[in-house]
Amino acid sequence: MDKTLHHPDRDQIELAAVLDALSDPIRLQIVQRLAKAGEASCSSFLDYGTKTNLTYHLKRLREAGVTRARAEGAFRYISLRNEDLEARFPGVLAAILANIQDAA
Amino acid sequence: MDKTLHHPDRDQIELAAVLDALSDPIRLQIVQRLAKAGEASCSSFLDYGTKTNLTYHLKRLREAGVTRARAEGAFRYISLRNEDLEARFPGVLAAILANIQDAA
DNA sequence: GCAATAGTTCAAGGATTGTTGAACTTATAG
DNA sequence: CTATAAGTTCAACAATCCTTGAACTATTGC
Repeated sequence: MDKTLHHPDRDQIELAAVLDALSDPIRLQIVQRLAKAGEASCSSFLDYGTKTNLTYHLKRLREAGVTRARAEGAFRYISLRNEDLEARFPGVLAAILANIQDAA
Repeated sequence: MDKTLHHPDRDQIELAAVLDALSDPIRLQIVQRLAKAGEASCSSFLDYGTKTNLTYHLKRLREAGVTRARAEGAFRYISLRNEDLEARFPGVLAAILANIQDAA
């Protein structure tokens, strides 16, 4: 496994990419849960899809700069890049988070 | 031509669809210009793409509930559904508009 | 060591996206 | 009526997206 997964720098995060990452219902649910839980392992999202599918969606979120992945042993802990996003695109994530409807 | 183009009702507008509509650089530029100009004809966006291509992007914006199209003679005037979006997803459009960088 | 768990990579497939040119409809101008 | 301009529809195409199962790597526990 790559020791350092690819995360874009704060100032390389692009608005269109962030919105694209958040344009999928599954990824919106993931982000909503992260907003509540703060940090969560990949497998805690298994109710949203298969393992492979989650790897895919979590990768899209990460590469868009929406989330960060931290490796700890066999686990990956995912969290929102809240401060980075707020610094780069003030208000955007907060407004979206406030409007994700629960479940689907 | 259809007298009434399809526009979703305010409460049928979905967050994921709005974000998807705004996840394309061309459509972001269109929306930015609409925010400044208030109302504009299709052809006023010709510097962003071909006629056919604009029909495509404007349709995506309209069907997502982001814009409204009003026919007047041979023209179509496009505008943002500002109040509808603010009522449905408070703060979202405003935050995004405030963060679209000019040009590309 | 061996087995189990966490997660990724690969390859495949169908669905959607973005783009274009040609042909079309509708409306205005002369 | 004829010509022109505003937009749309259609058909095609390459590219990307989402989903899956099988095979893989890496870590933990016994």
